Amino acid sequence: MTSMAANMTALTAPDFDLESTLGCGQVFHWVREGAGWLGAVGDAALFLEQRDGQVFVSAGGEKIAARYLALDHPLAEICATFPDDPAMAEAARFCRGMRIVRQPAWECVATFITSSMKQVAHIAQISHTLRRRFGARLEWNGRELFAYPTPKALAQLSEADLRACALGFRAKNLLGAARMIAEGAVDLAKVAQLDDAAARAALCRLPGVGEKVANCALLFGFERVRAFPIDVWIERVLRELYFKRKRKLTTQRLREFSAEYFGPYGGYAQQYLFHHARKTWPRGRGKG
DNA sequence: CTCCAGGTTCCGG
DNA sequence: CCGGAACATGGA
Repeated sequence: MTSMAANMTALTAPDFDLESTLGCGQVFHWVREGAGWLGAVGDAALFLEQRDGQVFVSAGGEKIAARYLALDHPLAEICATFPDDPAMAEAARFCRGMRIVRQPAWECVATFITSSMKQVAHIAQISHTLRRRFGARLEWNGRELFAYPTPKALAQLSEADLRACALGFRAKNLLGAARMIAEGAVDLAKVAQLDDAAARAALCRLPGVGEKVANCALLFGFERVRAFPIDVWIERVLRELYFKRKRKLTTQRLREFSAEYFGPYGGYAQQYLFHHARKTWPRGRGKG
């Protein structure tokens, strides 16, 4: 079957790369379908495909896709703000066209709560299990897919229900977060109105959300393109590329450096460095 | 079998 | 503020 049979429309998408945008580890539930990708944005099922320099989307999803994929981000301007160093330049070249998407806030926060000490493949697996068991059923062209479960849907479950989805110790955190949001103890719509620091503090009130997960949520779910999550990969990158033979280097110092050095689009710089390192560095480099 | 994964939290210096 | 340890699960 060709994708044209599914009634697709083209988007205006210059300087855009779908493959790296969906596959760089900022979002985990998209699955390859034919020559494209099938996934959900909130409760909207979307099929996306890039060929001949154009991006096609299943009919009806044009506006949602354009916003989600951040096709309005001025990528050339963004890259021009990156610090002028060899490592950054190489990552930017490697990630040409990759964009930071605009994920629905809750599923972004929730997904990263389940991400701690998990490989990307596991995070995806957990997302799919949660969606299939507790999310709304969606459909595209005869294919079944699922929306991420709402806070309310998760809040009424037991910790055992979530542990049965291979969440391990993250079950308690996801459940606690879902309940706080379902009860209104934390209001993500209000968080979106706060400045970066206040929004980060508000997110950190949720169980299982610390500095790193909060920054991922801010970057991928709240359009805070300056947020700079520091995970094991980025820590390796920073130590290796910017602090080569520095013996003592506290996490505090790394935070200060990255917040300052990478500028107003630090989140973009971070994701480019992350993706490049993950795809080109041997596993475990820089650990000893 | 051992090691480690897009961390957070708690606890003693 | 800093370093350690516990916390679950599965793939390499």
